[in-house]
Amino acid sequence: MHFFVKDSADFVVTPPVQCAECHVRRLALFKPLDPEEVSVAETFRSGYRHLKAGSSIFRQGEDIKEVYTLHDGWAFLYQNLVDGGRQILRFILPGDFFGFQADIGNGVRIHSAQTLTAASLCVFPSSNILDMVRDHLDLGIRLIWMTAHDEAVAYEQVVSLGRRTARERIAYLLLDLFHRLRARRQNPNEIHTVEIPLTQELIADACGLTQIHVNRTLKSLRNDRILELKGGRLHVPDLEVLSCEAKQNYNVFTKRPML
Amino acid sequence: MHFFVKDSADFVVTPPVQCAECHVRRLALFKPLDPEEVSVAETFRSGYRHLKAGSSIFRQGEDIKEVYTLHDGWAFLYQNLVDGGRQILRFILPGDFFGFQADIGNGVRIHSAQTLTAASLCVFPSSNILDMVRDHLDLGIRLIWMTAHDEAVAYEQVVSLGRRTARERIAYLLLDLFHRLRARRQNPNEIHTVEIPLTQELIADACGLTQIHVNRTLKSLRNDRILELKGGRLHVPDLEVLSCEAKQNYNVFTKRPML
DNA sequence: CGCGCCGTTGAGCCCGTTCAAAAAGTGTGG
DNA sequence: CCACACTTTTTGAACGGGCTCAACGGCGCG
Repeated sequence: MHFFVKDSADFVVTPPVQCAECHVRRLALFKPLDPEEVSVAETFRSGYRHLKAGSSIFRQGEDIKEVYTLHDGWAFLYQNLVDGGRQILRFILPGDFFGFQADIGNGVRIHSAQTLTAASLCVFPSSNILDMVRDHLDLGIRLIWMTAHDEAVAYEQVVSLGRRTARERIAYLLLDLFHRLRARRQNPNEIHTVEIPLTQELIADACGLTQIHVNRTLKSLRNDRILELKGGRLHVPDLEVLSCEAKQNYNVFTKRPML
Repeated sequence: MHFFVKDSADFVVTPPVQCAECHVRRLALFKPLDPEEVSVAETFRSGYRHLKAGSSIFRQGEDIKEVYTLHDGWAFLYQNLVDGGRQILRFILPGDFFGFQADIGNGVRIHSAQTLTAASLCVFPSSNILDMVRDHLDLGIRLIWMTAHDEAVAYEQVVSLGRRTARERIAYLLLDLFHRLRARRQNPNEIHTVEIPLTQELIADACGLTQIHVNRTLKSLRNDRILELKGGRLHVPDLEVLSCEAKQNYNVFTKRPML
């Protein structure tokens, strides 16, 4: 593996993909728009970018009035600490909408975002997002829905970091990514292996651990035949076993609490 | 202190307060509505409840199609774990809007909510919240804003639990509550003491620690003259010192990142 | 071949936990 | 007003999960 290049903001602009034939649209903010409304997305979109692995999308403190949909590749949201530490807040997969934050108008970023692999993304101006909501109510409601969903996901991570052991946190993170990746495939049920381009350091920064302890914990999970993470591939023999290991609170299929 | 009574769902319904003269409206979902639109809130509201300390508002797994504004008292959002543990997700203060979650229509709760002191709250049916958004676009936009804000707060807690020490977590939590409480007063600047009805166990469950270690950490913070928490009162001699101790990432006044 | 990034392993330490028990408040009833 | 029950706070002692520091091996790339 060797996913990163030097942190750089340069990018290439290419002729936009047509929204109507976009392969991630079924997951995105603009999901179930009728054909004529898809053009709304297209006219609203202000750009399309290819980024190298490890490029910065935006940084804490920058004033960038844009929101994004990831089209290809991986990215992540994070925050840097005064002591040099880093906390990863969310991994972003193709189709995910991100970069939307409370302070509309004042675009000063609270978080940073960076690509993890080579990636491409659709760019929308956030300044007139309220106009868009006004004109297309369905989009507004979907925006509410998505933000509330992200909040619930964030709270799940709070539970992880606050009350779960290293083993459980890592199991939970990988289980979550496994589900999200599998949902993007055609025949989700027979899949036991997915591509996950995470280094142990990234897992550590997401789980609030050190890279070394992530290493030892992964070894222990491997010895117990619960999961195997090697060369960018995650293999999960039995999902039930992993779910149990992760002590998850609600079933990700039924979206219902398990208590 | 002795805030809790047995967990019970019984409550008293009283004649509703008039929204127009509600003392927390400036903080709430219905904040800057012009007078005629305030009646919208009133007609939309389906109830007003007084709850004893320690009452359940809703529980994980229950199917309750309501959202709330806390009118008086304290409450908190939490999640129970399979092993009996508890993680507090958010403390709710007067004026705070809560109970809104991604799955509109399917109201099965992912989290639980409980009053911490005697409290009263306004109840709104969540089933037709989408109708409300449709008819009153400003409310919809404010709902988006609030949900995005809550997400940012949740992420801040992720950073706390993932990358901060016990001392920093507790300092951060109390600093946050201090600011939120102070903002509800008339002359916020001269205030150095606020009422905080938290037990050490509640702080522990919010910070991902044990009650015993919270006790020792509070003692150490007291010895260092950073804060004093006794008999339900939090005294902060110097806000700057506490902010520094909390290693906060963005200034809560300017709402800008500090890096 | 050498350099840089990533993964692996070992030894020792420390922050926070667990277990245990006593002290200090708080509310209730006699 | 005191006795009593119960909750909350405080303190001690010992354990352990995860961290720090340090070194080495593997792999891709220039």
